[in-house]
This record gives sequence, C-alpha cells and structure tokens, in this order.
Amino acid sequence: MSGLAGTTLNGAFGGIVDLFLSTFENRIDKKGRLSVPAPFRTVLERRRDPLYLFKSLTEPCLEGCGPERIGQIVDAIDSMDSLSAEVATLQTMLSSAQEMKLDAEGRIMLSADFIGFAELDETALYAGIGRSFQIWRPDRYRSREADARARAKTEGLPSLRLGRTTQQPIDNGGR
Amino acid sequence: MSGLAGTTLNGAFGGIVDLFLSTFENRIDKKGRLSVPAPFRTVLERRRDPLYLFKSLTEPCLEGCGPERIGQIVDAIDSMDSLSAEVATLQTMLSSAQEMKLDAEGRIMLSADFIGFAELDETALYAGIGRSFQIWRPDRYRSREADARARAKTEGLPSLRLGRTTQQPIDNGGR
DNA sequence: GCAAAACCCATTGACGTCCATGAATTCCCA
DNA sequence: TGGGAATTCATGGACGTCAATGGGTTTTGC
Repeated sequence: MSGLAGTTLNGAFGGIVDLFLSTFENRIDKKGRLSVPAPFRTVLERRRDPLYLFKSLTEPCLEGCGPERIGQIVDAIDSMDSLSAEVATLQTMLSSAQEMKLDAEGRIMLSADFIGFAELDETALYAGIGRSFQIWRPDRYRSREADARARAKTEGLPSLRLGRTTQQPIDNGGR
Repeated sequence: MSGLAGTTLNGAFGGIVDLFLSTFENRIDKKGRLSVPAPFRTVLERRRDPLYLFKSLTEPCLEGCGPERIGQIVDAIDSMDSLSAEVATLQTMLSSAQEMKLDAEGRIMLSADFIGFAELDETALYAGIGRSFQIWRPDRYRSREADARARAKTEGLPSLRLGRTTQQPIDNGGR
C-alpha cells in the first residue's frame, strides 16, 4: 500500500477502501469511553494512521480524521500571514485537536471538553462522511439531517459534480 | 505548502510527530513552577531541543517553541532593512525570549515578567498550535476561542486547500 | 547569611492496560 | 436449511502506572 493517502479510492479488488461511510450509534460509559465503529477502525489500521479528533468550528460536533488533514492545517498556517484573523481561526482548530489513543478494545476516551462541546450524553452517533467522520449527539444529528433534506426540497440541491472529465449536473427534478 | 521545505510532518511510521496539539490546563504553584504537558515534553525531547518562551507580539500570551523558530525570526530580521520599525518590533520578541530549564519533573519557572505580561494567576493554559504553542490565562483564552468560533460562523472558514494538489475533494467538515 | 533557585521525595488522582461478560453475527456442518 | 459453534464486537469493571502537584532540603549567588 502506498503510504500516500488519497490517490485512489479503489483498492486492488475493486471495492472502496479508505472511506468512512454510514452511521453508528454507540454508548459512552461512565468513564467517558466510546467504541470506535469497527469499520472505521479498519480504515485507520489499514492506513496505519492514528486518529485525531477536534471540535468543529461551525457545528456542535466533533470531527475525526487522520494525520494528513492536521498536517494540511499546519502547513496552511505557516504559509499565511501569521497576524491574520484567519490564522487565529485555524489555530483554534489545532488547539482543540487531540490524538486519540485506542485501547485494546478499540475505544477512545472523550475529554470533558469534547463531551461538553458536542453536548454528548449517554450515546454518540458516528456519521461517516468520506475522508473523515463526525461525532454527534444523536438527536441533534437527526434534526440536522431532517433540516438538510427539507432544505434540499425547498431550495434545490447543490450542484454535485461527479466524475472527473465531464461535468454533468444531477437532474434533481426527475424525482 | 505541502511539505516542500525543510521538515516533514510525517514520521517513519505514519504518525504526526513534532507537533504541539491540544490544550492543557496546569497549576502554577506558590514557587512559580509550572508543569510542561507531557506530550509537549516528548516532542522537545525527541528533537533534543531546549524550550524557548517569549512574549507574544500581538496577544497577551507567551509563545513557546524550539530553537528553529527562534532562528527563523533571526533570519527574517537579517533579511530586512535594519532601520525599519518592523525590525525593531521583531527584535522585541528576541529580547524577551528566554531559554527555559526544566526540572526533573518537567516544570519550568516563570519569571515575574512573564507572569505579569500574560496576567497569569493560579492556572495556565497551554494551547498547541502546530509547530509552537502558547500559554494563556485560561479565561482569556476561552473568550478568544469563542471569538474565533463566532467569526467562523459568520464569515465562514478560511479556505483550506485540502486534498492533493490536483484533486478537488468534496470537503467534509468545512461546510 | 539570606533569598532564590535547583534538587529530591511523597502523594494522589487520572488514565492506560488488562480481563470478564454478553449479545449479535457469521460460519460450518449435519 | 436449520441449528450449533466460533468469532467479532460492544460494554463494563479492576488494577497498575505515570503525570501533575506539593512540600521539604540542599546548593548557589549576592
């Protein structure tokens, strides 16, 4: 496996690998431990990546990703005017980022800061969104999802460009 | 820029090494001693770097880094017009810089000057921001963080060039 | 000789590690 | 095709280790 991530989505056997997909709901025990869904773990293990969590800048949820995204933020900061407000914003992301150590059972320990920020309680919902995933309070996530679908009906879909060579907007009116 | 110059972010085993991340809140005891967070210590020890602290130019906090960042500042000054006001400003960073000695337990002793500048009291908050970190009075830091989040909501996220150079991924978190 | 700093040691509480349980799924074979 | 065995996975608890903290003692500098 070439260590460079993101070059191809398809593994040697045609299946999609390296992507975080689907949703999972797991319990948080009294000590703040939370199992990482097994499919997500295999993605990380296959890439030999540690897991990073940080507080979303725009939504009340946690974001999970591998090292490459963290590195991109660091590099972006270094290339910007270090006095700008944008840099301060990016620094906020880094300051909230933690490398999560999985225990032998594949669990992470959520800090009180993380739990408070996402207002997590008994259970947490993992939402895989491709190259990263999010952790939500379940009811919050569901209402967000409903909002997004409602918005899609009223305001129409955002343009989604699939494939690389031809750009072909999805015809959403046909549904 | 992705990893062109100098150091790479990825170690031999795929994990990010050499980065200061996350936040830690530690107490300052009566003698003025303050523990450096263990993860930060390991970064410095792995590089066999001494720790430097200096007063931030723009904010009421202390900046911590290794020697290479100090060297960058020196180089930047050398390349500028030595009579400019900017140079004088940058020089104040250097003149405030101190090499900090850690005791056997990994603590530093903050000078009265440092404590006064950051208006530190009982506790200090370390904020890792990649290649360096900051030391804040905790409440100050929190209000600044809240500001950054509010800005991100209203003005949107800084444009991050995520993914590899050629591809244009559908961004997850930065919605 | 005094104050401040460096050094040494004790405590404690958090967290990482290890082990046990139970439920659900998959696999295998009759 | 159905039933049972084996495996995987989520969850819970016990325990050991280490980091953070505090206090005491010795050394250094003035």
